[in-house]
Amino acid sequence: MAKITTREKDYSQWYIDIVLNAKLADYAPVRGCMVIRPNGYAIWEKMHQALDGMFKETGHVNAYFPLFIPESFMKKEAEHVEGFSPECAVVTHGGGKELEEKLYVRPTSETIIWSMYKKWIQSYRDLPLLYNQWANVVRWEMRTRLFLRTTEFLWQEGHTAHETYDEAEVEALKMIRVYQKFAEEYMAVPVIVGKKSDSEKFAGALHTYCIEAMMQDNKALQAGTSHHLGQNFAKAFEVTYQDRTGQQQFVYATSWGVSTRLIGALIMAHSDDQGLVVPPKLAPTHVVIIPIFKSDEEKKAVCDAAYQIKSEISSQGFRVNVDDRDQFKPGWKFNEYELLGVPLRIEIGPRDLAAGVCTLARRDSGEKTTLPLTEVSSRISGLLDDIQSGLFLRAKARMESHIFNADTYAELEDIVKNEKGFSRSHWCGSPECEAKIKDATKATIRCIPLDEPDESGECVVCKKPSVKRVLFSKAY
RNA sequence: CGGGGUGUAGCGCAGCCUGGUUAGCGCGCCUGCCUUGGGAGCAGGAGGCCCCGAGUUCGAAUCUCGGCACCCCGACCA
Repeated sequence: MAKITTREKDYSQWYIDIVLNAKLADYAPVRGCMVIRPNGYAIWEKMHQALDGMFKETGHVNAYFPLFIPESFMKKEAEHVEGFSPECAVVTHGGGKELEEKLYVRPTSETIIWSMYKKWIQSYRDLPLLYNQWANVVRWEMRTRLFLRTTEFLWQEGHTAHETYDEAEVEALKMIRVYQKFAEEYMAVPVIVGKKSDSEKFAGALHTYCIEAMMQDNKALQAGTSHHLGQNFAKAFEVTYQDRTGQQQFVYATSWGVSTRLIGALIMAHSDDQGLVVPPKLAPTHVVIIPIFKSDEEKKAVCDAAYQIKSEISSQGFRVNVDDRDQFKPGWKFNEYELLGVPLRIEIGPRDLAAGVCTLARRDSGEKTTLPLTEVSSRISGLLDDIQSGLFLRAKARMESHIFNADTYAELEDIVKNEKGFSRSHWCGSPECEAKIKDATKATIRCIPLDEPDESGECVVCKKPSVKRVLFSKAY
């Protein structure tokens, strides 16, 4: 079993060590691509399941659109094509022949979806259209990192069509709040909800909302986005509807997505130098039970007790695994399951059995306690809740203590250049001032927070008036 | 695309400078014994186009030239 590089020594290597050693993913034969292994995919399945439920609750339905997009579609929306063409994979041959029209492997599906919406939307009675799809997409990035940025990744993309600007706006905001809820309640990752500056928004959107999380190296990670696309795609694909007064109108659109990048966020938010830490709500296994024994008689007695506990806990809906393999010693298993991030571990050996107790260890704190066997099953639910909320509160406290109000350029520079955290600073709104900071410090405006009050001040760069503080940070 | 690094057993590496037995070591794997409360021990065993291609040489993992791949760090991006 390999040792994990400590965060202090090399944060980037620590992350890679966690991903590889916890068997979440592995490098694939193709540059920039990865294989998501069962341990990693199980987390994605949990995310998928929870998010899908939340989408259904908000009235969305799933559909599936093709992987291949005709080149002409990509070129219909000017900003969109400009934003994406450099990172697109293009198919030029099929069936042994050169294609008449090249096919783009989808980097996102707005164009192909809106080409279909044109067929399906005629009247205001057809609206709103609230579709989502779970799919893979390809973006030919120059530099890749497991989960955080790979050439191909899995995501979901919602694509909705509405009668009015206001309706689309409500939808875009609603979905960013769904993402916030998912990040905070399921991933236990606190986020800042905000709006992107023009230079950071999606190619083809009127504006973009996002959730930004802080990683343990104090850099920002965009964990989800929701775009108000206005009538841009409706105009490009001539999607009109007859409104309630009989007039033809262009449809308003939104799109929103989260990807397997969330797994990267999860890892970097909670894990430690022992390995992965997974919040109970997304943990593929909630509890692992390690029987400890020498003789066959001991093995039988201890395993009987272990399986008894397992059945009590599983019947409450928790996922439990008994590891009774005898080729590994208990100490080895302790380390193994800590590496894998299982939230709770129960150790039970002959001494415990004699005393009618077992030992229970928490992954989040490392704390070990002794519990009567009769009480174990009734304690699990509460403990898992405690771990879930504890992880969130710990991450939230950490984030809040690393956001600083910087009122001068020098302060901002110190914070972002030295990666001390986020700098909450006044900005006049001009792209020039934004670019100056980026050029000098590599930090960008992560977002203009939605939930923070207006406050008058002066731009840290040009001293012109500002109405609100925005967040600056280096980002993944 | 720049900078750096690596390619030898499943994984991690040594050997290369100074060419020459049967290419080694640790971990893992298989068999057996012994062990099991924080990564045990002993014995035996399996496993190699030494990244690819040319060259130099009696002889190349090792020297020369050319290629390829991957990783890390920077510029583009979710």
